[in-house]
Amino acid sequence: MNDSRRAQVLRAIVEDFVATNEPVGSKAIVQRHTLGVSPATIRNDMAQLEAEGYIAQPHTSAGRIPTDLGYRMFVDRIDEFKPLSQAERRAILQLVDGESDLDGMLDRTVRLLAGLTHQVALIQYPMVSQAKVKHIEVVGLAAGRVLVVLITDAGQVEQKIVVLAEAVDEDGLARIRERINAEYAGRRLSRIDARTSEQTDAEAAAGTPSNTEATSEDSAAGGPAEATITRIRDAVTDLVAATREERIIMAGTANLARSGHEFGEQMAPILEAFEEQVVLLKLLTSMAEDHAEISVRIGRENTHESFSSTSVVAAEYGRVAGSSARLAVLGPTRMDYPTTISAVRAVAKYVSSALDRG
Amino acid sequence: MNDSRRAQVLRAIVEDFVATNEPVGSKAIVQRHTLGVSPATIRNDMAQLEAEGYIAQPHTSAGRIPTDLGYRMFVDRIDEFKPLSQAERRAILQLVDGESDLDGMLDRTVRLLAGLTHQVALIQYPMVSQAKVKHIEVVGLAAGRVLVVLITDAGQVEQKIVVLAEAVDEDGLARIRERINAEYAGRRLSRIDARTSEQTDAEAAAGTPSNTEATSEDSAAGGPAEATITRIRDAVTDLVAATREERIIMAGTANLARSGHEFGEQMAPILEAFEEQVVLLKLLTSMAEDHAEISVRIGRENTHESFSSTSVVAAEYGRVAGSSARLAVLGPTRMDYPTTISAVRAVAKYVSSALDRG
DNA sequence: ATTGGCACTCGGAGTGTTAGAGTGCCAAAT
DNA sequence: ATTTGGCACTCTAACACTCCGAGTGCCAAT
Repeated sequence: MNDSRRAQVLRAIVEDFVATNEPVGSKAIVQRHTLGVSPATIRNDMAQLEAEGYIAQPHTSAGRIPTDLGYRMFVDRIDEFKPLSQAERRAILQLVDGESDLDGMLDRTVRLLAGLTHQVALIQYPMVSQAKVKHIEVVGLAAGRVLVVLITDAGQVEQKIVVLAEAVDEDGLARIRERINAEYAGRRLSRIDARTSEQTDAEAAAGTPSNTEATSEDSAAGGPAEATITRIRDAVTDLVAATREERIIMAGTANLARSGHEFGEQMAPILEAFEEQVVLLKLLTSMAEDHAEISVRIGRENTHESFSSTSVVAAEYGRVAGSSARLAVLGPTRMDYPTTISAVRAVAKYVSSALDRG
Repeated sequence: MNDSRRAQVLRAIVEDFVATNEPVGSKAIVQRHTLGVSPATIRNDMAQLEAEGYIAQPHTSAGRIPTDLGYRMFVDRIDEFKPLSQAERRAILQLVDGESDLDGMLDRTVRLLAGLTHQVALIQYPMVSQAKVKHIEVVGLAAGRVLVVLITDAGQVEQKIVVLAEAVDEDGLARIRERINAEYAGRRLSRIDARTSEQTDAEAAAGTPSNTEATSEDSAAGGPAEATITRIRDAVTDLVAATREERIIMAGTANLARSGHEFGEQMAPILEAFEEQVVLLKLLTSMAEDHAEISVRIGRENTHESFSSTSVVAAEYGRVAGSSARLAVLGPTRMDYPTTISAVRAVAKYVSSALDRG
């Protein structure tokens, strides 16, 4: 039996089904694809493809549609990715040119990707674990409430309100600021973890002489009490953690509804999953483990039940390896993989270079 | 003719239709609602209600369904709001107890509201137009790139990356920081607008003698060039604008899909509108003009075409009047108004008091 | 003003029929 | 050994038709 022709048949089925959304029969294949054989031959091939689990028929007298496995085979054998159109390239370049505020940039990227693919696009905040603490600002708000702002040399900013036991005046704040910055500025984020503050707690509890002796007087004189410093250290720790906490922006949910008849009833769980960032993060993280330039999850390959009839195409972006920031496109299993993949790849590439520059 | 009975009939139709999602006929009404009259009488009333535009029939031989106008009448005449269940009250109180980080609080609130109503919930960031500039931090990143961070006394933080024409060292940054803070600190956000920087631009273009003479030397000596200051002033202006820019958080989109058969094909435009914050902001803003505790927009009362078969229930929340922050629930026209309204009202009330405390 | 009665309308559900798309298999052809 | 034409078979989707019942509107009677 002709092995390569069977592959061609599978490809034809996938392509036609993606294009028409209708089961494709033997006759249709010979017509639309210049394959030099008769329908009967195709039928034989199809019978075998079906036996192997690559295709299935909805009813006895209908054409075949690809199974998840069929799509998988198709994707793995894609040889040439559909190149982007001129207009699409221009759109991407324009994106890169825009003013490079990180948030804004990611926002535009994800919208662009959704637009290019007509699917739902996700983008994960780039992780900058190499970043160092640039500056910590401590600002008094109402009495007893201060705002702690962490600024990294990668331009991330995280803030948090801390409620103190004592009121601290401007001088006190200045002293705190100085002390905290002396302690943290220049340190790698990755080297600041929960232990820091616990240690401090321990020290305080043990009554480390050097500082605690002055505590109450400091407080009375407007200087910071040790408890206050501890609170703020805790806050910094939290902020560092928040820096690591990964966030996802998405766009194009409406596209899901447009091609949403594929899903029928199943749309609600998908939207639910979208609201749980955790689910999406897990998804992206698990895909990161593929260590491929582009990784694709098809239908039930997604462990999460809600995504059992969707596919996800993800790529890594950002500077070096190890930074696990990813962007992805999610759509119905019946999606145009070549186009989607090349769009994801292109956007990832351009965004990476834009980030490198910035 | 009995006027009050007609109102009862309308109410019955709305209630039954909301409950069953099927057109309701005269017979069904007399059965389900203990009204002391015969179906024929109801029919007469219904004929008149239809003539007045409150109800309509999908087909000749079907029952009646309420029109937008019918719902409107119903809503306007709601006398007693369905009180919340004990469990619901508890959920709300628990919400208020949680750690009071503003972002987290809003997030929890909007989720809660979506859960209570089984609809889509929106919440607008509270506007603090009275806020003053507390501090402006200028941090150097890579050469020629600085991060400008605006901190208000209400605890808002906005940041922006600015690309400068010159490299500025730490001393220069300190000087800039001092100068910018001297200029802006303590000022009301509302008193800082685009004119500030335009003026400066104009001055610079006209070559105001006092400063421009020193420009190049400053730069050479590590001091800030006037152009640099101007750039940073612009950034501050932008940040202030960003402060005013209102944001919306939403939750419960999945609920839309659940009861989504009401919409059929129309779901995509709704989701699209959701992605455009502007649309939602306009919606809330226009509803703010009702100056009612609770305002309701039914079907085509929403000017935006995409929302022509949805209703929105909105309430103001936050401290005093004038602060136009709102929260809202959006769902199909055929929604349980009494329940929704009382949920919105209750959540608004509790959130307000929580904000007052914090 | 209300009511029972009655004729009328019409949508939806059920049934039967048909056309056609598609299949599987077999025997002949290459 | 593979390919092919032919043929019988199986379903589904579409259409036509019928029929029931829910619901209405109107009218005459109360």
